[in-house]
Amino acid sequence: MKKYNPKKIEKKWQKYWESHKTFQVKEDVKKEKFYSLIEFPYPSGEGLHVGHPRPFTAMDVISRKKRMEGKNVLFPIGFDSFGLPTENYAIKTGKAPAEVTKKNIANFTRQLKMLGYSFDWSRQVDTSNPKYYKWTQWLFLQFFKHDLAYKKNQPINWCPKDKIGLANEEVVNGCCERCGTPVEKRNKEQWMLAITKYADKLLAGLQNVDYIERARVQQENWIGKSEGAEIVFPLRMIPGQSDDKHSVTVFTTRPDTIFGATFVAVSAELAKKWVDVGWQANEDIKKYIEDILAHRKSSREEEPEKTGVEAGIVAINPANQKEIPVWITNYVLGEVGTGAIMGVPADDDRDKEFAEKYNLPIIENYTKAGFEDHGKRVIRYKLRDWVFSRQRYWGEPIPLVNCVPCGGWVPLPESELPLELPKVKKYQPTDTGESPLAAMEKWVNTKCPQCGGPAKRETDTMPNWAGSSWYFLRYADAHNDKEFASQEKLKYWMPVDWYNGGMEHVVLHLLYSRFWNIFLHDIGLVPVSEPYAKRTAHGLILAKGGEKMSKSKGNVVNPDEVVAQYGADTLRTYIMFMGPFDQAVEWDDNGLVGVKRFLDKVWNLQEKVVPKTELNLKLQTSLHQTIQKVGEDIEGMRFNTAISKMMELVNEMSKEEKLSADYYSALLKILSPFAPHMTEELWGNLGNKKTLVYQSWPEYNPELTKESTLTIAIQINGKVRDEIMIDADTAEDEVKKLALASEKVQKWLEGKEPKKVIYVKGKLVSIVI
RNA sequence: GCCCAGGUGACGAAACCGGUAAACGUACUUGACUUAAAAUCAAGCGCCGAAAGGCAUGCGGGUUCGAGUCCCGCCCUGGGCACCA
Repeated sequence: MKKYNPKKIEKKWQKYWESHKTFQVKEDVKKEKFYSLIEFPYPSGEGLHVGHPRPFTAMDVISRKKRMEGKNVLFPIGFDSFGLPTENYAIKTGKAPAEVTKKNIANFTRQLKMLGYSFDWSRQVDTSNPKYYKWTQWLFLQFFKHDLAYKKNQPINWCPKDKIGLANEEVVNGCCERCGTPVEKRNKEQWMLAITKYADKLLAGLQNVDYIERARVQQENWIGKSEGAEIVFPLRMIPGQSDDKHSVTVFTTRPDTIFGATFVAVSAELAKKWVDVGWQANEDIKKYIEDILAHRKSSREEEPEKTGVEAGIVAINPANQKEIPVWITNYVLGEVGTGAIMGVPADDDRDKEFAEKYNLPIIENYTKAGFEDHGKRVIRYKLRDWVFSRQRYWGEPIPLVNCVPCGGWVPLPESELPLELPKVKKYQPTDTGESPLAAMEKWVNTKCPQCGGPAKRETDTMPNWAGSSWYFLRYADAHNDKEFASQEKLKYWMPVDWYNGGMEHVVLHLLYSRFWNIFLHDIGLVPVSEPYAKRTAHGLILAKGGEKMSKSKGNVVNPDEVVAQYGADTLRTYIMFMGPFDQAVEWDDNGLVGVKRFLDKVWNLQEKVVPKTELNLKLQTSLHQTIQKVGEDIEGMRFNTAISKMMELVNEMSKEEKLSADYYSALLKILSPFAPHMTEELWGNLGNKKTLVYQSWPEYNPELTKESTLTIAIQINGKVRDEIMIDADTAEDEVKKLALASEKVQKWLEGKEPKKVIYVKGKLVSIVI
């Protein structure tokens, strides 16, 4: 027998699968489809690190099992290749991003093939390829034509380091999500996608899909629906003078507390508006307003102490006509709700803190009101429209031109798509906030496709979220140059049956791509409303010491090295064995050893294989238990326990002199999703001519998973004192009798009668003294 | 502050409905094989104790014949949201 040599075997089978097109799928209405999806990687210059294979291997295991269960499995791969790191690299080195991307994709492809993933490579997509982004542009124009894309001058989040505008979703604690630099507010014209118009659909759709709860909750929080009332408080701008012109509208989720309101608090932003339309505030108040507004812009890290000034305005509580003062405060925010609240110190901690500081009255006991009487019921969302333009080079050009005679923005006709990125000399973005494309006069100045007159191109590009917002649709029909994907193929493959990805993409990518899909469904271009039937998430693989792996810390484990030393099958199986799939785990080189030993044992077992052995009842039970557990555990993503059960089985098999070929075959089948190369080789060694990939998944017999002899523990007052062996079908009375007869039990009883004897079937006897 | 995970040997972890806590793997100890090492195989491996036995799943209570698992009150770690009215 040859020694297990992963290097040779793995290359051999990778070639076999490629030349036999083993994993290429075609639409086949006679077969039930299964669409499994991973988040396609960004092809960075560093290549794969050992964290990537966790989700990839998991979905590969699932895909391989589904194939063996007879499903027509689509398991595609592609590259999300637009993005800042490549552009920054281009700025540093002067190399064209398209060339760098090509090189990086080649390296990623090599590494992914090295790991033996069962991707259908024929459907590979690349978001920075004009053949792909032609359709990203085309889809953007659908938003534009349905008035869901609009340009707006507004303060945006500006990262001074990356020199780029950010979507709200990309700002974390007031800092750039990517580089951690505090963001500034800048006024800029930006393309926006009106995702807020889909807030209710995005929220409602979550009820019809099977998402891991953390993901669902995070999406719900982000959409942030709150139901409440808008209540109008009439104002007297000058106390004592009647005034029927002025009022302030407050938003509250607790309109029932209106009788407890002792003041009205307004934001500095709203107060500023009042000043702008002629409110005669004194200088101190004006200065206070300016101070708050200036301070808001700069720091956001800590919650400042609550401050306020009395405005000298009286508000009238519409519920009881009581006069209460109006305060201008820093703890009410202009962009939230109506920018004004009613202060109810008895029911709101923040109002209470404020009232105590400024000695405002607190009404402890008051009648809770009915809400219909005092306000208009409204529903608010935290969700804001999506800032969809970036002032950078390496992204999809926005296919619009500005034509003054035609009255503004004119879309390019489909025949002019793709609007390709021109080659530029300098990739450096500018401090003025314009993309490098703006400097290319030849490209910028063009003809209006509508009137033929001179017009200017949009020079901003799309955010890196654009391409990933619909890639799962393209996989259904990756090479179609007439449509983004044919209806027929979308109907066959959609929705994605199982999508696994990182928690970090749950608010951004998942929300955006659901938005695109729901919109496309609404206009009749996609057959299903929700793109993903099921969404799971993996935990991170951390470096030793619990830190994230990063190039700068020098703690990145490269899969190339692991594969060179142990082979891909060992790496795959170890990554699945490390710990619970949804939790973070620390990488440990030592752990690879145990898995390698396990695979060696499986390899060595082939020596013991004979066509048929006598029935070995114990081994039969173990085999059926293992088949059951591995199948169930894969479905539940409990890969670690699936593997440990197979280890137990293999340990048992290793103790036998001879091993029946059908037992060994069953083992190879259930192990094959984890260690596909080695099991293919062993399967061939058994004399089989066809690939293991499409062999049927073994079935277990529930009757045969039951043990014939059981060990029963005997507890006395809750403590285990003895155990007895019984036949599985022993009657309850008999078991109790046997238990009481035990020598140790007799000793503990000291001749007394037990108060109570409880038998838990197949587990234990509990005796109470 | 609110929401969601989680806390178990030296380490990664199991224990699915309340039923023998620590399966599986690593590390370690001893032995076999070997001139030797590696590899492999065998035995051991929570803590205290000579043993009988006692103590053990972050801490303190409770329910139960029986609690890692359920209930009450805390502490710690990770993630999300956050003056959101």
